[in-house]
Amino acid sequence: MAEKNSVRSTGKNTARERRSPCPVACALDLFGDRWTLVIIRDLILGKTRFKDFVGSPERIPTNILSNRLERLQQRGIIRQVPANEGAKRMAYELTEKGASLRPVLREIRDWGLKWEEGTQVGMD
Amino acid sequence: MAEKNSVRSTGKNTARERRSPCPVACALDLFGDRWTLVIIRDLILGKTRFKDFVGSPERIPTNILSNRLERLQQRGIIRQVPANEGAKRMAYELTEKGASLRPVLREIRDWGLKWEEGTQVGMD
DNA sequence: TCAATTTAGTTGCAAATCACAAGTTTTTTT
DNA sequence: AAAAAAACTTGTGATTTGCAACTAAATTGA
Repeated sequence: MAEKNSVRSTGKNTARERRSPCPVACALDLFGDRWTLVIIRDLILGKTRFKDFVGSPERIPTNILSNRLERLQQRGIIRQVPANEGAKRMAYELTEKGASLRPVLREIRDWGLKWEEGTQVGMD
Repeated sequence: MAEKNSVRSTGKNTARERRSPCPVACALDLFGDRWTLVIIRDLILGKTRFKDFVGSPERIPTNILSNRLERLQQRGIIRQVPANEGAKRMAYELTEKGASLRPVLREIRDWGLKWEEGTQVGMD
């Protein structure tokens, strides 16, 4: 098993196990990696299912996706709900805490659009 | 040598070697890790020297710091200038491109302050 | 119905990165 | 000139990443 008992726990993130009390450092302990905010982006764009995230143009590896979805759930950023009424498959959706990352994503998107040549929104 | 010839190049980031044309994914290829935005935060707070970054409460490892400073320089986020007039030691400062990450940092900070209990600004 | 397909993962493994400690070199201070 | 500080580099083990293959459950459709 590749992802268990890591020093960077996937769980609660209490004040005692943080690098510092800085809100930036603390936020980065949650989403400071190459994939987490890509998933949040997809959720904001309305994607809800495992296959949707896998289908995004960045081609996230499925083990990474599983790992991140679990962490995001444990940290209260997303929750699972039945995909269709009565179905057993689950969909993921943002909690209020997760949805409030929207301004962060907007600023990152705007920065990328302005400074990184050839980037563009949509079309996936 | 630990940091050379990586698949995730420290260099130019052309459209051809990107994961996707998404501005978010592209931005994360630059600062999607646990440390880069901590350094940017320090620069915004007025820190300029290697020792300043090392002295921050998160205790960044010096090899990581070297690696990130080099990447940020190559990507045009920071530049080096003489620390004092006529001195040989260099200080780091944000370029315009780097300074325009300020809104990103502000949103991350605000999100952390609102949602991550026990976080606080300043006092480092 | 029930075989085929889709979905949602898990597992194994090699390569890359991270983090810690220690050592080195250059610059500045005294 | 000697000592201290600053800015890195190197070595090493632990962790994480990314790829490919595999599995099991749910859904579809003939």
